[in-house]
Amino acid sequence: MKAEELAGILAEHSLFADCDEAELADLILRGHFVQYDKGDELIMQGDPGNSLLILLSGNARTSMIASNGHEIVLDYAEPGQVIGEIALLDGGERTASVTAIEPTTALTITRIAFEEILKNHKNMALRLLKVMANRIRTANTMIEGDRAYTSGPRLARYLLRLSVVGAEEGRLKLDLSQSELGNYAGMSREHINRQLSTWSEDGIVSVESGKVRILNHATLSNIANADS
Amino acid sequence: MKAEELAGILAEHSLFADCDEAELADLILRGHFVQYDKGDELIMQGDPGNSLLILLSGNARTSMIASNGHEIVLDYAEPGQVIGEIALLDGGERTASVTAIEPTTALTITRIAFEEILKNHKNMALRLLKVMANRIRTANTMIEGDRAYTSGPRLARYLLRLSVVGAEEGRLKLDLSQSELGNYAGMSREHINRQLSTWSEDGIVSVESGKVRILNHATLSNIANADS
DNA sequence: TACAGAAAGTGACTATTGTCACATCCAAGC
DNA sequence: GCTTGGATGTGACAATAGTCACTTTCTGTA
Repeated sequence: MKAEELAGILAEHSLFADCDEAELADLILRGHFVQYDKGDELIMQGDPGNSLLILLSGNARTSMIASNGHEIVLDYAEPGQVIGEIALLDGGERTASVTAIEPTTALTITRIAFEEILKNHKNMALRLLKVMANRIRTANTMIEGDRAYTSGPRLARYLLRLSVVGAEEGRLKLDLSQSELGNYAGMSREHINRQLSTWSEDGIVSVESGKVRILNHATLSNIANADS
Repeated sequence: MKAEELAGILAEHSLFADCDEAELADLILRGHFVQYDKGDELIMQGDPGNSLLILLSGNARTSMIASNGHEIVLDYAEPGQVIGEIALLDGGERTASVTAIEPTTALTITRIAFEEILKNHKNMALRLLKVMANRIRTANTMIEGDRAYTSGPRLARYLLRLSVVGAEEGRLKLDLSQSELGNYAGMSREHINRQLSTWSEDGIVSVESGKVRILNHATLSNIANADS
């Protein structure tokens, strides 16, 4: 792999976008290129966390199984995103699994390699701090949503989170099934279905051949911030 | 303030416990000592985040007001804890307020001072990364609790989180009122009250003069991991 | 000691969501 | 074209927790 390629991937969505050439080269040199099929686990809950991944292509779901068996989807990761830094940093177990939801490639960086990189490039630590600050904000937003909002506004928020900014025709980044959406937004598949049907009647979204599209972005945003 | 004092405070609960003397001295030199009365806000939601705090004494509540007015308590901070690093790092707004719940003192460090410290002491960045890893784990645990558990197990978890490890007679770190407990655990005051009454009858906790104590730690732990 | 205001206890009712049980639909492959 | 499994649509019902409206009990203070 070449530095420019990596730069291209990181440029779009990553807080590592401003890496200089030496940093990119070092990441490639010390990193390990890995491929995954759909359904493969990039990270397994409960494992010791001795490496970090940078997603290069494809898409992956971060989810955890609670001790009572419930599955909770924490996030979906796009190319450019860093994964698995938490356990690497604090030396603890992996608290969540990361599963490829399509064919996926990633750059794996071991703890030792990572420490070298941190040592050689001072800006890397700061960059990673920003990545993590971002993650905490996302997590807090999720808590806020779970605590303060009823199912409607909450689903609206998750749909908006999945929406592409300059989206042609309100298409979503990922075409999740209703059960997957349910796991993501923390509500039952049936409830998702009913909510989407209602919004579909009101012309706020469309649900065709299993794919949700946002027709009325503004109204959905209003719902996402509604009082109840 | 002397370096040894700061070292003493950090030693107990902080991931900054292993700072060497030069680091401590630098923190004190560049930091700014501030005192707060009960009820004062150390950090205000919506403000720009240009500083970071290290709590030295007292206790503070981190909480956010959702756009629909709901108050959500994210955490309680003990001496030694770092506060406000997120907005400092990513340059965004403060997403939560931090309010002193008793007379409190803290060391404020501005962005510029913080950057100096990071530059001079290489280990600081790594330490902060660990602090943040820890925060993400806590947040994920909170999400897990909200999503996967009903009110009983959830309250059990928060009580355990408030419990002191080598506690004499199951006393909690903070004697929160039932409404405050409600905000923390995400359930109504009335529901908290009923749940505590039930557990009190079963001898799992005691509720005397407004103070909750954990009588049967083992059973409460079981409840915290119950299937429903 | 009396009083005020906050915190806690409690019953009745409501509401939101999950669960269960099916019927249907659709897309892919034989 | 058929078949089959997964994804969807929907009605009926149950359950958990919130809300409301009080009463009662503390706690600190004048």
